[in-house]
This record gives sequence, C-alpha cells and structure tokens, in this order.
Amino acid sequence: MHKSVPNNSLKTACSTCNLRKLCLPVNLSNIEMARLDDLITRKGVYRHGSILYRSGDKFQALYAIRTGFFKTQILNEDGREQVTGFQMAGEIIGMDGISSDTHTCDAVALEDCEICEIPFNRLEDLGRELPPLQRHLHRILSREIVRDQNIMLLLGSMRAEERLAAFLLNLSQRFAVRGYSPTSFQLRMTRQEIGSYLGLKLETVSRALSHLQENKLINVRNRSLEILCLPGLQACIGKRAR
Amino acid sequence: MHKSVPNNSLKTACSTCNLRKLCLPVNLSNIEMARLDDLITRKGVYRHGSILYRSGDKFQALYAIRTGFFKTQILNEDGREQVTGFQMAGEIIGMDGISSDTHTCDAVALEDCEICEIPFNRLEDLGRELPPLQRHLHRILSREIVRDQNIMLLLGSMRAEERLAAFLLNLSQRFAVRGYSPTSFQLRMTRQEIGSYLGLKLETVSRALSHLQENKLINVRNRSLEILCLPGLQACIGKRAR
DNA sequence: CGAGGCCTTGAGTGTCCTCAAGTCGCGTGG
DNA sequence: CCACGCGACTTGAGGACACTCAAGGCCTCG
Repeated sequence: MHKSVPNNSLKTACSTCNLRKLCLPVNLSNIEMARLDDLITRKGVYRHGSILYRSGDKFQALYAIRTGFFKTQILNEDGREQVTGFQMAGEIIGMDGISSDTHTCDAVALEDCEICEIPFNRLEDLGRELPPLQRHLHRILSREIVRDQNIMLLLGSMRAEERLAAFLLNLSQRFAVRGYSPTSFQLRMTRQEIGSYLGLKLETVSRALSHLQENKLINVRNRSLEILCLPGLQACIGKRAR
Repeated sequence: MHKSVPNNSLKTACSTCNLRKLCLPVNLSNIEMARLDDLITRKGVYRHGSILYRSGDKFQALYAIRTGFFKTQILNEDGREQVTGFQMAGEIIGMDGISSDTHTCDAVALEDCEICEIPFNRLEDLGRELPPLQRHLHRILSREIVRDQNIMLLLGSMRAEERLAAFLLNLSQRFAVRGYSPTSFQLRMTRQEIGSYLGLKLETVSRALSHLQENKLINVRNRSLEILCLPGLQACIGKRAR
C-alpha cells in the first residue's frame, strides 16, 4: 500500500513543510538548514477558493505549499483566462513576481491548503552565504521555465485526447513522487479548469475523458480518477501528430 | 529616422555586447562592471543555420546575443517539434539548462549571429558578491517564466489571426526598444517556424497574413513586413474570445 | 538558366467549438 | 428528512475554423 504521508518524521518548520523537498538536493548542514528554517514562516490555512496572491499584488515572497492544491491563472485585458498550472504539496509558487516586483497571475486554493512563506529578499541574502542554496533556487526557477515550455509543446502540437493523456500522466507521476498512488487519485479541479489549462472547452474535456474510459484506459466518475493502463495512456500521446 | 545601431559608444566587451542591457537596471560601479565584463567572452560568429547548443548538451553557460536572431525549439520523442521562442540582440538564452545541468532545447541561428558566453558558475560566484547582479539574474529568469506563460495564454485561448497579430506586435515592440523601426522590419524565420511557434500550420500562417493585408493592417511581401496600423492590429486581439 | 526551397491559394475534410437539453451530486433550508 | 436549487458534468447536433492535400508561382543561389 501507499502511505498517506511521504516523509516519516522530520521536525523543523521547514522539514515538516514539504520544504524538505525544496532543500533535498542541497547539501546543507543542520545549522545551515536551521537558518533556512528561520526564514520560513507558516501562514495559516487557506480555505478552498481563497486567494494567496492576485495579479498586481506586490511581490514579496515565494510560497511553499505544505498541503493542498492550488491553481495559477492569468487574466487578459479582454477577460480571457488561462490556467497556467496546478501546484501540489511540496511545490513552490510565486516566481512570476520576481521580474517586476509584481505578481502577474492569481494563485487560488482548490482545497484547504497550508502554506509556508519565504520572504524573497531574505532568501537572496541567505543564498549569497550558502552557494548550494543559491544554486538550488536557480534550479527551481529554471525548472519552471522547462515546465512551461513543455506545456507550450502540448498546447502547440497535441490533439485533445493527447493533451488529456499527458495531463493525467503528469498528475500521476507527481502523486507517485509524493508517495501516493499513481493510478488512483482525486481531481481537485473542475472540467472547466482542466480545459483552460489544456486549451480546450469543458465539453471537449468531458468527451475526451469518456472516450479514454470507453477504451478501458481509465475509470472516471466525477472527480475520482483511476488509471487502468499507464502504458496505454502513454501510447495515446504521439499516435498521430497534429 | 531610426538609427540602425541602438547604443552610441560603449567600449568594454560587455558594453559593446547588448549586454549593457543585461546590466542596465543594475547599479554597478565601473569596477564592478569590469568584473562582469571579465566573465564574458566573445564566441565567434554563428553562421545562419548553425547550432549554439542542442538538447542534451551539458549546460555550462548562458549566452547573450550581440547581433542576430535565434530560435529555440524542443523536440519530442515522437519527432514533434515546437519553436519555444525567437531571440534577438540583447537577449539571453540558455536558461533552460540550469535545472538539470543539461540543455532541454536546441538553439539555432536564423541569420549570422555574434554571441557572448557567460560561464554560469562564475556568474553565480559574482552574484554572491554583487547583490544587484544576483537580483538581476533572478529577474531575467522570472521574466522568462512570465514570457512563457503569456505564450501559454496565446496558445490556449486565441484564434489564428489573433495569434499572428500578437506575434507581430511583440516583434514590433522589441524592435522599437532596440531603436529600430517598430513598423517596418524583416521576418527572420519561415512561415513554418512562425507556425510552430504559434501552434499553427504554415498554410494557416500564410492565410492569416494575407487576410491582415486585405484588411490594410499590414503589408507583407516575402520576409519583409510593414505594419500599417498598430491600433488596428491591437484591436484584432480579443475581437472574439475562443 | 535550372533546381529547390519557400510561399500562396484552393478545395475538401476533420476536430473541436457552440448551443442546448438533461442528469447527477451536494448543500441548504423548509 | 426530504425538497429544492445550483453548480458541475455529460451527451447530442450542427457549424466554424484550422488542417490536409494538391497545384502552381516566386525568389534565391548555384
């Protein structure tokens, strides 16, 4: 069975946060770790639907998600909206704000969430003292760039069903990394939100899900999703380039 | 008239590079500037079609484009290809490589280009000594994230003609910043490459260009493009959400 | 002057969107 | 406890937009 909590027993603020993940590939001594912990403050619980930051807000901190699920979205002048990502426990959000000291997207809780705040100025300061931390920050920023470019590939070149398969496989993998089942999980977002993320309409998402189910690749009922055949889903991608 | 070279007379390696742009918002003393210059080495000329780095190459440096035009593209397992960006003089490329010490896309010269190389380890080292430089690097990384997310919005929610209008306006603005004409310029890329970037087929790009021309918003003949009505192009975007 | 790449344009098709109707599930209040 | 209402979801029918395939013209460069 999969355990419901990935880490066994870590005590500091940073560690009990999934922030240990943030720090994991970094070789920091306990003392250095403590200094990092020192930066980080736990903000309270964000209830389902509440907003961590909005486009236009002054940028001051990165946020590490301890528990729960977020979405980030951009809003156009003309009211168009695009979900740019779904973030889960152990991931960092807010990096869009660094470039102009102003957030450029909204971050909305998709369920009740616990959040850690990392003041960015102080993180930069500490980064200057701890090169591995500095390097790690750069990696995180770069990883976000690579992630976004892969979504561009998805949006630019895949058909509806491929996009959905890629999306489900991505979720599956991220759950697996966290010690949850990679084949059975709850979708935290609406069809509409999935559609916005994948550049599709909600009806198309619904139809594609139904179609994958007809093909016995998944079972889906409301928000609960079961992947019946991971290789089959992978094979969906690239069946026929667009 | 617009001058053909934006900067008037700056002497150091870094400054003659459009790297002054990299450093512009940073308050660095001359001595500090010189240290930054010291990092940077001019690599020779990259001829049209030559490759600066490939997906899979070891990441060692960022590159500043002194002159010329690049494209970056990802290639899927199944041979699918997506142009992720067009970069012009004064812009920095290679940031995709930081996250895994390996480049994740190809960078290809679209015309003869001059390049400056900035070894990343040394840039990080210097960043620890010069906080404004560190901050600037973070801004550049974040700006790339914001840029990518705006392309996601484009790919996810705009129709063909809107995408093309947005693309042309983006080019226009970047030329303007560099002191070139915002309304009359050469396209350095093929219709196929524009299409890949915008998630369209080359025929669709061609048709959309023709249509914008019919509407007297642009003049296009081969690679030379003239924008007849900037506000008109802007109005194209958001006419009708998808 | 010829070859080849790039581009344009047309005709037909397919995928996804739009609009619409109806079901399901959940929370609220009677 | 059940009725109600609302939002989320599914499914169908029809249409629009972008894709595919194809033919032909233009420009560049050898």
